[in-house]
Amino acid sequence: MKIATYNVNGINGHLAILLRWLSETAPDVVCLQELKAPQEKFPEEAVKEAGYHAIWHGQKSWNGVAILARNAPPKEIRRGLPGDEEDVHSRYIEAMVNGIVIGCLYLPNGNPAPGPKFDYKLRWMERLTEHAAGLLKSGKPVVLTGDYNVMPTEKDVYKPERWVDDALFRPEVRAAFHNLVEQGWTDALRKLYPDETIYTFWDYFRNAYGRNAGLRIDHFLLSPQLEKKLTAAGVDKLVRGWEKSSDHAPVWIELAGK
DNA sequence: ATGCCGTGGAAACCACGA
Repeated sequence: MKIATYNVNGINGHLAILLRWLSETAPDVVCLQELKAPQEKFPEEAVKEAGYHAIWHGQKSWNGVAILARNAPPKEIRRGLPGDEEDVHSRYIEAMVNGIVIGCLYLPNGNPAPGPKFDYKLRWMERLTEHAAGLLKSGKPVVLTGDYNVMPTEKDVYKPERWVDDALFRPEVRAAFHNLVEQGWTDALRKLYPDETIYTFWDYFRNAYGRNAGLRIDHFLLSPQLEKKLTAAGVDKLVRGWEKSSDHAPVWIELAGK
């Protein structure tokens, strides 16, 4: 089973890219972030014609997450992270797909740091960590994937020294990510490629993609029973080079079994 | 060191992203 995640940076603005990528790579399950569309503006028909059932949590202008699945509709478990009734951002949706719990997340950017947005990011990471602990405890197979807006280590950023004060790389954020993984999760791409340079995002300007000045911020965290089933993983880097692309590239894993 | 590009929404600019 192939599971992919893709920050589309506006699902309607980049719909042609999304559809082309779906038809060329045909993942079984797809997590999308940054829909930037209200609930009623999700391109349900186009996604259906591409062969996917979908559930989504939209929001006007910003954020927005979705889970797509080929064979049967994802069975929604929850939308939104627990722990803050005041948080109205559409940043998390969770569903059962083919017997696996799929958590699709769009973690807050957090800039500028310090500041209220950075505080919100740290609180959101605490809530995610608490929720993730419950998922592990359930004993179910779980994939937590999406745009984490965190470079976990210096290997994951083209010029680490330039990013130390940025909300995506500050020590508190790296520590929070590390703390989450240490619960017992496996960073799928790093497990298969411990020393490779892997990026999933390239800025639109300064020819960042051409210079390979990238960041690895989209991640797959696997629960222990899924770690054993991991057979392949990668980044569809070429998609980032397509005209009118998102600033992220799709990331995917392959799990043994149907 | 930097939002230099890009999207969405509202209003011909602004918020936001990483």
